[in-house]
Amino acid sequence: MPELPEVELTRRRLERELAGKEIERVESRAAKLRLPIPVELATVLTGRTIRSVGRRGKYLLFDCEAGWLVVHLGMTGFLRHLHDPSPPGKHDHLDIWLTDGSVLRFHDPRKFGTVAWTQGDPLAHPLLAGIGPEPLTPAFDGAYLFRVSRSRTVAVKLLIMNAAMVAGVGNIYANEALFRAAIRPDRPACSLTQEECDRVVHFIREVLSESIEQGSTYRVAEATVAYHPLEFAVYGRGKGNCTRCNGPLEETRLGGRSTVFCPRCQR
DNA sequence: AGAATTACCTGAGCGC
DNA sequence: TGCGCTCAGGTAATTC
Repeated sequence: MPELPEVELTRRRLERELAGKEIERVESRAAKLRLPIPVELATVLTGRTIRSVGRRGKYLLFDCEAGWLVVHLGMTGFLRHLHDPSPPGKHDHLDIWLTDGSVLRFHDPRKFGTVAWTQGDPLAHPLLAGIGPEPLTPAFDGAYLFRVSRSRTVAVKLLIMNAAMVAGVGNIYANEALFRAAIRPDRPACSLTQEECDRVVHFIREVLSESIEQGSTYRVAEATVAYHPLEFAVYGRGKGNCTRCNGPLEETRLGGRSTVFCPRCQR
């Protein structure tokens, strides 16, 4: 399940491998993922050069001269750049062939991913227009979180997972950041003090940047970046004990999502 | 406006 | 072995 660090590592890898390459043809084998795959994709992409690969939240943005290819990996999606591609297998939904014979292949068993096409400013696309500040930029700070949380009774974990509040914080890192910040995930967002908002922001930034740094040096065969190089303190340890106080962790659900925290350390 | 809920999708894991 | 069930979860859409 790609979260922001995995998407950023994918961006860096693809930027390095694809920038300047020309698209020869496009083969789409699915009509839709979570949303329909644009029917005009082959027409608009053929003959175009990929100039750069950007990112907004968990969306990848491919500058293709005539417009932008927008890709979200969803839960199970990944993009591989293959120099000697085998025939497409099950769940290989999209192949973008380059003139050097390599292929950019989108694979997504659960079809939660998204492929879109837009001309003009990609940030104005409906999927991206309402997204909040990037968590690793100065625009996301404690003052901001304090301000936007004042009228919110929703659990703080759900607030920081809301892309309109801050981009790209998914379930895993929301759990981890709140553990490090020593804040209970079910606290009403409006109950947080300024100092607590400072802490939440600080640790969101810390877990994300740590994961990016560790992931950039953690590789497996064929230059594939493995997911989740970080060892998690709470995520996936619902039946275990706190790494800090050794007390039993508590597992609950918020917004239908698995939530793990230490009731002693997190207040 | 904000909160709560649901739909989308398929592989893995489990009990029987 | 295989059936049926539950779970995983990002985001848009829908309802209240």
